[in-house]
Amino acid sequence: MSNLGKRELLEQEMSEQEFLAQYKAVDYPRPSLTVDVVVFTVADIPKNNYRKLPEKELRVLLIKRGGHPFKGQWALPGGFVHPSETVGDAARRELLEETGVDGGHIEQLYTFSTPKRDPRTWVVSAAHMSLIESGQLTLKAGSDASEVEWFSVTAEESSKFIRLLLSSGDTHLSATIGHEHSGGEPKVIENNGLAFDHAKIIACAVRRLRGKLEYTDLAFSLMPERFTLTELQQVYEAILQKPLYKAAFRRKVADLIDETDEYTQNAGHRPSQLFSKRED
Amino acid sequence: MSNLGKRELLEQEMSEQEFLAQYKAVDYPRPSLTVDVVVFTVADIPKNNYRKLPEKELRVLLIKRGGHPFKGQWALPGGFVHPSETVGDAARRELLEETGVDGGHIEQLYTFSTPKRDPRTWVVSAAHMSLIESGQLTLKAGSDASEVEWFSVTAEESSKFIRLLLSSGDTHLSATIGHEHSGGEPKVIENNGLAFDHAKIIACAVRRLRGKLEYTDLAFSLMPERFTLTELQQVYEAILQKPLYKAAFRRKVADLIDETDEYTQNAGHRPSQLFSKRED
DNA sequence: TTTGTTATTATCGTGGTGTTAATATCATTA
DNA sequence: TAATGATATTAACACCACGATAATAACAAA
Repeated sequence: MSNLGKRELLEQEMSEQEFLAQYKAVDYPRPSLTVDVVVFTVADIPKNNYRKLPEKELRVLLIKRGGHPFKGQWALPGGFVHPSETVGDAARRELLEETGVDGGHIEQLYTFSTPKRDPRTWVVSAAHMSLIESGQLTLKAGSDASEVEWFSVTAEESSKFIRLLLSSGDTHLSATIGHEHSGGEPKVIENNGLAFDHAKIIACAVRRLRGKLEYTDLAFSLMPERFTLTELQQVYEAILQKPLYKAAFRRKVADLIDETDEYTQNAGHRPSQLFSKRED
Repeated sequence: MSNLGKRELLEQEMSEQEFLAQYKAVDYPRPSLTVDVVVFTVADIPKNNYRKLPEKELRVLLIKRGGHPFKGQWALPGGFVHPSETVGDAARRELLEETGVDGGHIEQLYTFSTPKRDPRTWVVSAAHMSLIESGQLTLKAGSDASEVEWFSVTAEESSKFIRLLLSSGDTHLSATIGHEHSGGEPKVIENNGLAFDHAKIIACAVRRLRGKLEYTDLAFSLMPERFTLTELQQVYEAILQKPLYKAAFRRKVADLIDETDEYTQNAGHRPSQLFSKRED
């Protein structure tokens, strides 16, 4: 940095054009660059119902790894970034390729770069968060249908643990990833048995989602075109993991929504008015 | 992805140990990975004073580029990431190497990856933000003292422009970077003449700083050990670019600070009580 | 002692929020 | 037809945070 080599001396008299023409790839070591995508949705819990209405829960999409390393363990969808795309582009592409999930909100989260986070080689990953509405996803499974699964998330703040509940199809199994057992409370183990540092990434995403929920309109990425205020409130409650007061909640979201002249049908009780996200 | 090659078939029967032993570097193209650091401080404006007290302004640290590309233009401090460190480590190291600035708060901002952002080759940069107190910095200039400079920032929200005012030493020149002219209002040109996409990065940093100022204790990274409430308020006003009400401000920061039994001296008016950041 | 200047705190109105409770509207059933 | 069960919607009220202004305190200098 202090000694000027022959090349640096030459640079002094070159124009930028000339410099770029003679420039060769840098001699610094380069990492592999990947993206990992934390896909969230909020879906109804298939209740073991007495007649209670279905509440909702926050879910994250995972893929079972077919190859080494971490073979057979669950991991976030993701893959290598191409030179012709941004990391955001790569996140969208990988998501579509690996899970069939298209569109929806997607945003960059944080870049994970701990040296040994991938046992193979130097891999840096730009983590992303994606939100999609649970109604319009059909997991058309790029490789194998049984390899892609939704998991219920209940993450405690400021914890390196995430509690993941296997939520497969209609049955709602209670299990810790990689350590399934018969019913009861799930035993939480380090990383939940997730591949790489993906448990840490999910925790980061949950924190971000909770934070932005309160001062953005992020929640509407999880809603259909038309929705009731109760449904909207249930989405907030599922993410924040706490009950909210009806009246206060309605006041708070009042200027984010527009009312329609449609109502729910055949409910056995007073029908709910349908609302839509306010565009402005 | 669908065709299983010989190598993939072999993987099926290998243990993870065996796999890692035979693993060779991936065949995907790899980007160069850099960090760029937006260093903020808040310092007194050397007023052309009638007897007005010095107000404060937000400043960012820039380095004049000695080599191609963007030779002679101003740029953020930064450099290549090593395989043995995280991007955060690299940000701290480069900051110390290039500007002599040590310590202070530092956090990751956003990763910029637009394919042609560097004219040489594929370079992805993890942008960071750093906050330091203006009192304890001595820019001991890694290379050349005149190459490192503080610039006053006044960034309008949601604009791709940043207005930078050259704030050099005692004199407060009014100029747009790369397009200096004699006094008056600075003419704002695209990117302010900054290298690469660094204007965009600075805008991103200012947005983040303003946002987190209101719900974190980030401001104290810009304060000395002991400070008056007026000084603290001036820091907030300089960053948010708007006046705040005294009483309301004091109520808001009341539970972030501890009072001391010290006061300012020889002021010609009622002395101010000194406060410190509350640790808990 | 008066004046100029800044620090600190009191006060008051307003608006948002937590909380409870009343009212509305449907399907179902006696 | 009227009562019941269930959920939706909104009214009402207390309380607290905040915007905004004004009063008081403490120092140096004239």
